Amino acid sequence: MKTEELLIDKKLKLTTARKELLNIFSTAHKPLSYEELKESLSMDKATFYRNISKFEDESIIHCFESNDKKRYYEIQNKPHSHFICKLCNSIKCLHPTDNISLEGYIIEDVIYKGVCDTCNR
Amino acid sequence: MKTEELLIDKKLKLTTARKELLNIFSTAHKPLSYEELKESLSMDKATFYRNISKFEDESIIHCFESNDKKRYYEIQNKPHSHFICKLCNSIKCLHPTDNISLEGYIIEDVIYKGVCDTCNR
DNA sequence: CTCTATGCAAAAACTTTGCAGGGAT
DNA sequence: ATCCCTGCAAAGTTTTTGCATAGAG
Repeated sequence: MKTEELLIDKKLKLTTARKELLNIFSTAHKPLSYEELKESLSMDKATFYRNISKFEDESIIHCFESNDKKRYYEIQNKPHSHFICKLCNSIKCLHPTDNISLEGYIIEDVIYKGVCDTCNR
Repeated sequence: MKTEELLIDKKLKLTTARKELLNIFSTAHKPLSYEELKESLSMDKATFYRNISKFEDESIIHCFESNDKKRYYEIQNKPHSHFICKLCNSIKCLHPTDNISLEGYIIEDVIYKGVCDTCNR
C-alpha cells in the first residue's frame, strides 16, 4: 500500500510531516530510532512523537526498545520477527511472523533477545 | 540457586540492597517495574538502577519495555517467554524458551506482542 | 470555515553521575 | 586497610504538553 493510501485508509490528514515519516519508514528496511532520524527530519521532535503515537494507535508503526535503551520504530508492512544481540547491540530482521501462533492470542510482533550468529562464534 | 549464592557465584559483594533486590525478584513470579517496586524498596533509586545494571551485566536480571513504556525487570531463573497485550497492557508469562531455537543464535528471551487471549474474544 | 496538526518552549518522566561517607571482605 | 557500595543531590536523556499559529479538508 502506498504511504498516502495508508493515511487515507486510517482517516488521517495528509500532512507534510506524516508523508515524510511514512516515506522514511517504508523505504528503510530496518527499525530506526529517533536519534538516527532526527538530522534528516524536517519536523520538530514534538511532531515526530505525536505522529508516531498516532501511528502506533492505528497499528501503522510499532516500536520496541533495543539493547542500547533506545526505542526503535518500524512500519508494520510485512510482519517479521527481530533479534536483538546483547553483545553487539545489533537488531536483525528475521523470518515472517505469520507461521508463529499461540492458541487464543493474536501475535503481531516477536522479539528475540540473546547473542546473534555473528557474535556467537 | 539461593539469592546469596547467586551473588557469591558472580563475585559480587553481599550488600543489604542486593539481597533485598534479589529476594524481591526471586519471589515475584512476574516482571516488575521500578514504579511498582519503589514504595517497598529501602534503597535509593540510584542504588536500584546501579544494581540492576550490574545484574544485567551478569545476566542475573533481564529487562524489557512493555506497552506502558515502562521497563520491567525479571530474574533469569527459569527462562520463559512473555506476551505483552496492546489492549490491556498486561504482561503474561508463557512457556519456557528452551525449545525455541534459531540456527546460530543463542536465545535468552522471547517477547511476543499483540492481543492476549483475554482481550481476544 | 472549522478543526486538527505543527513549532517552539517549557515541563515531565525516567535514568545516570559526582562526591563524600559507610560497609564488606 | 582497601576498595566497592550507598545516599543524596544534581544533571542528563528522552518524551510529553501548552499554547498560538498554520494548514488540511
